Amino acid sequence: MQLTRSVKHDPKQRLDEIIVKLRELNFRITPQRVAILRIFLNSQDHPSVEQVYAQVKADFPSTSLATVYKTVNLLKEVGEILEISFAGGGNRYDGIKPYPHPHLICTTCNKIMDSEIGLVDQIANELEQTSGYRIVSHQIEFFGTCPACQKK
Amino acid sequence: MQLTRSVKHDPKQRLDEIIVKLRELNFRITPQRVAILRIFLNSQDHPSVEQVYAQVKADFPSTSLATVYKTVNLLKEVGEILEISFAGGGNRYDGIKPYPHPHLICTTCNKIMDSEIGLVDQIANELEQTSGYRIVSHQIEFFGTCPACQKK
DNA sequence: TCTTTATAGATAATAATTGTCAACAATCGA
DNA sequence: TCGATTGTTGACAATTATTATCTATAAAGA
Ligand SMILES: [Mn+2]
Ligand SMILES: [Mn+2]
Ligand SMILES: [Zn+2]
Ligand SMILES: [Zn+2]
Repeated sequence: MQLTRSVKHDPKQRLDEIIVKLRELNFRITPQRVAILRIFLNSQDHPSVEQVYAQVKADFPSTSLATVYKTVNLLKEVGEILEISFAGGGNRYDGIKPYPHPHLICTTCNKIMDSEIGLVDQIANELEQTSGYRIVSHQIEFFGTCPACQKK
Repeated sequence: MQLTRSVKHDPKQRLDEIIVKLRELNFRITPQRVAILRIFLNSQDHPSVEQVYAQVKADFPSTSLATVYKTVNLLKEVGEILEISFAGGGNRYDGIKPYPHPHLICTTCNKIMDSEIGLVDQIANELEQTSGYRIVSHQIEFFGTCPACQKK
């Protein structure tokens, strides 16, 4: 069960690839979709829908929040962004590493960091053996205080 | 960073202990609270607020949903139930093991199983070293199909 | 360019949860 | 045990995040 895969992140190349993919799936390439996709591909900080909405409106003032939600769902369904959901506030998204991976979340400033843990696939394998579940995904989050917030 | 602790689960004893604790914190011991607490202490299946509501109404028909939510929040705050939240539907709760621990979630029947992974504390320690975060909690969920649902 | 039809934007609807407040009842002290 | 105090309940309004609906529009292919 290989849940993760390594992807060298090149926003421009991925934008092109995803556009081709969407076209193949008979989705239309609208300026709104491209703008939202660009924002995801260039955000290191796991933005929320509201944050994407604010950004896209800067370039494209007529965009509606519903369109952002619809595009987010579309990109989720085609596997090009990862949804991170947890208690307290809305979901966050990762457009750079769209496959399941662990996160470190600062409960003070809400910053979300990627964290590499090599053991995840082994753990998933073990769990499959011992539990009989067929594991297809995971969500692993560690909560705490980031270095910056500790200095206060 | 010892996030987990082992607790031998004895519903009756824990009920008494929690009641003493709540009284010490100047919370009143109402029949509704005791009823809700009993349900949590005797549920192996990580019930939702709605499920607890349905159960408590069987014995106590006048109970309101708001009271269930308030009691859930109270028990969360005093650390006697664990909240499990993920995309798709409401939160689920564990009143038997109220400390962070990994779960296996069936995306077909929504069953949630506890899963023991010894490595969690080591991973948390490693992450603290490499990231500088001070980790205080975690949420680890594996999604897949349970054995029963695979047979269909 | 023309036609088809998926999509955008406006807005209503929904789901989950939280806030408000008056009547009530758990607790404690006399 | 009684009575005063004040935290809690239950009804319901409000909020937050998200999804559904619908019509004008515009992307894509002929
Ligand atoms: Mn990430
Ligand atoms: Mn559990
Ligand atoms: Zn922080
Ligand atoms: Zn199942």
